[in-house]
Amino acid sequence: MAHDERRLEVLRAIVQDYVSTNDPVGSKALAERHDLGVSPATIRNDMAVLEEQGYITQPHTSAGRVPTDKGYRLFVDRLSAVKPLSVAERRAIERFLDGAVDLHDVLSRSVRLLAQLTRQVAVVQYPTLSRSAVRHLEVVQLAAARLMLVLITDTGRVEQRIVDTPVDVDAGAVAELRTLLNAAFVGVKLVDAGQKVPDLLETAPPHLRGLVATVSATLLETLVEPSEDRLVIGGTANLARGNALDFPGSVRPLLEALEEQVVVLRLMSQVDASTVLVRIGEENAHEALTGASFVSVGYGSDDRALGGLGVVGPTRMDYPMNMAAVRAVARYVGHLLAES
Amino acid sequence: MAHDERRLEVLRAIVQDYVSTNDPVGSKALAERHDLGVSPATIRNDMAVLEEQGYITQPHTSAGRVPTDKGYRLFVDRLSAVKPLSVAERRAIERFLDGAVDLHDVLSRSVRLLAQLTRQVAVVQYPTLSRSAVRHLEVVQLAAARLMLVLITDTGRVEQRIVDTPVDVDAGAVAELRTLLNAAFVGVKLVDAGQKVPDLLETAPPHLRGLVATVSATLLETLVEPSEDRLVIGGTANLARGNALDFPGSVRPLLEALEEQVVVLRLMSQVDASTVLVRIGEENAHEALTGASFVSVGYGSDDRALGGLGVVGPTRMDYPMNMAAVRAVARYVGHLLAES
DNA sequence: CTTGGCACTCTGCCCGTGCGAGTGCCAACC
DNA sequence: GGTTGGCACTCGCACGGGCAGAGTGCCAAG
Repeated sequence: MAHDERRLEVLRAIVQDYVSTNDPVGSKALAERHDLGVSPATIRNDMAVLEEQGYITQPHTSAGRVPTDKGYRLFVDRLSAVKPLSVAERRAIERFLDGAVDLHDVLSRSVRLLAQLTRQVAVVQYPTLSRSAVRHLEVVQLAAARLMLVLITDTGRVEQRIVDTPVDVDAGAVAELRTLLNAAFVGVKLVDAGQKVPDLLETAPPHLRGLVATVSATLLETLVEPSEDRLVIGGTANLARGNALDFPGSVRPLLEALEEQVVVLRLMSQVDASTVLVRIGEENAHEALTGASFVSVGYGSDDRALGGLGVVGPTRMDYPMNMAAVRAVARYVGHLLAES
Repeated sequence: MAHDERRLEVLRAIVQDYVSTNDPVGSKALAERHDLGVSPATIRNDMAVLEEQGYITQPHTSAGRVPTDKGYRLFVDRLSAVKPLSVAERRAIERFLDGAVDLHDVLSRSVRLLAQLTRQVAVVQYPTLSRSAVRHLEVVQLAAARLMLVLITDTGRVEQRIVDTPVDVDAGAVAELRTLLNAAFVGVKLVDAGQKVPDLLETAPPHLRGLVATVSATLLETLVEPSEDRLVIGGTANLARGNALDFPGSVRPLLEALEEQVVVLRLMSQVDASTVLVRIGEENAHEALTGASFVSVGYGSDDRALGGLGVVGPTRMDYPMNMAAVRAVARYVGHLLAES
């Protein structure tokens, strides 16, 4: 059993060396840089076993070994300790995020911060609408038969929609409508908003029923369906760094996938606020993300993740560092959003 | 004088060939592909003159010629006709942008569209706040002494700020405040909002003066200063295409500059809605944009540009096409924003 | 002023070679 | 049985010479 343990130690050493040097690592170099207490020859034997088990591979016959996705997976799951951030880093987070003036500001600062901290591409999701609650609904009349509906959520998101009404509306009706809508929806989570509509229709004075129905329909249709989630992306410049080796073909498909947003949003949908989710290379089950790893976590209070944030980089990344950074930023963002 | 004309024709041919093939173009190829009516030898003579005048250059002895920034400039100013978009392209624009549901949707669709149309990086600026007018101001009470101020502009921008008040406020006061603010500011351009404040303070009932002063201060401070202009960027994947030749070093500094936004915003500040602005290579006077050209135009009605949009790409780009695309999209965005 | 001819200059590419890194295997050792 | 040093072997890669092609500048003739 002692062998097994040392073999894992060898794997850890390989991952660490490869991440920091970007060169396939050989048995001799390993023996020199880590005191594993055994000779290169022994390490070679261990490496042969690790390779057979699929944790490492060699790019070509006489080169050092490189971790496989499976190897990174084992490393992340069992071999890496969460590396706490330095005081300076924590302070940088605070300095960077304090003074944010609204939601968009918080998120765009976060994404910049995360990109800078990790030197990877950073991704931050807007608070999911469906999990947010209504703070206020505003109705603004644009024309006789055209209203603008403004939804303000407790997470600070503001969404607006134009509603064309079947008949002209007068100012009094607008005011009434506003009161009705707020009475019905304030404090209600958007995901539950649909259930309130029948009630609302019933209590509405008859002359407003039609209007309320039209407006509610727009509200539900466009705001409750989860499609409209948004992303802020930053640090793409980091892809143009050591890339040649990191991403086999080019960074193009990756950039395209990021801009597409859908792919990332799907990954994001799986996060919760308590554990950092790491998806490595092929695990992402998306062609463009092969060769890339995605480290993410939810932000918000523990009981409900408002949204997710994370970083995307080459599988050859410093997982403990990225996990720590992602978690720290998520915590801070969660606090900021909770108190505003 | 006939010589001069033909020389310009040669320059145009060089630009066109170089843009489409990405290879330095030689005299023989030129003679074959364009019927200039003269032999390669004559073209060589013209080329020698063009080179002496600084319009073209050769990467190394015995390679073809490549246009310089100055050469592109001449091409753009005098040698290129605006290439009208095809019907299919116009239709694509409509199809792509119709159905946009709010401002952000319009802009993010535009940026995607522009990136796709031009195969360059696209940049769209949010309507400048200072040039927008107030459509509605909303006051939402978050806590006894904390208000949220929501500004909705006639361009569809929605901005929010938290205001901490010196004393507790009751619901009645909030309603009064809302009425007062709207009466004072609706229809007023933000840039002129400052002038309305004295009036407002005077007409406000005494018990609200303090509140109004605090709120107005925040409004002016955070919303009127032009710093808070925002950009939407898309199509960065296009930088990772033929890049190796297009951008000498790497695309990294360019990506960084784009993310920084400041550089682009400064360039954007110079656009108006009537003419397409083209800045070529060194003209951008910014290190990261050396080797890049920036094609931009303002959108909005002719008399006031609400913001700008454009594309960034290698100096070796199809200027007529990009100029046409940028202008067409700007027109359409202008219409969309005007009617909502 | 234009044109064909010609010598010249470079770059890019192919290819063979040598070097170094790293491995796998084996026999000896603890 | 696991560990170790020795050793032959395999590749990839960097280096350098040689060759072909593209393009030029110049010149003399039309």
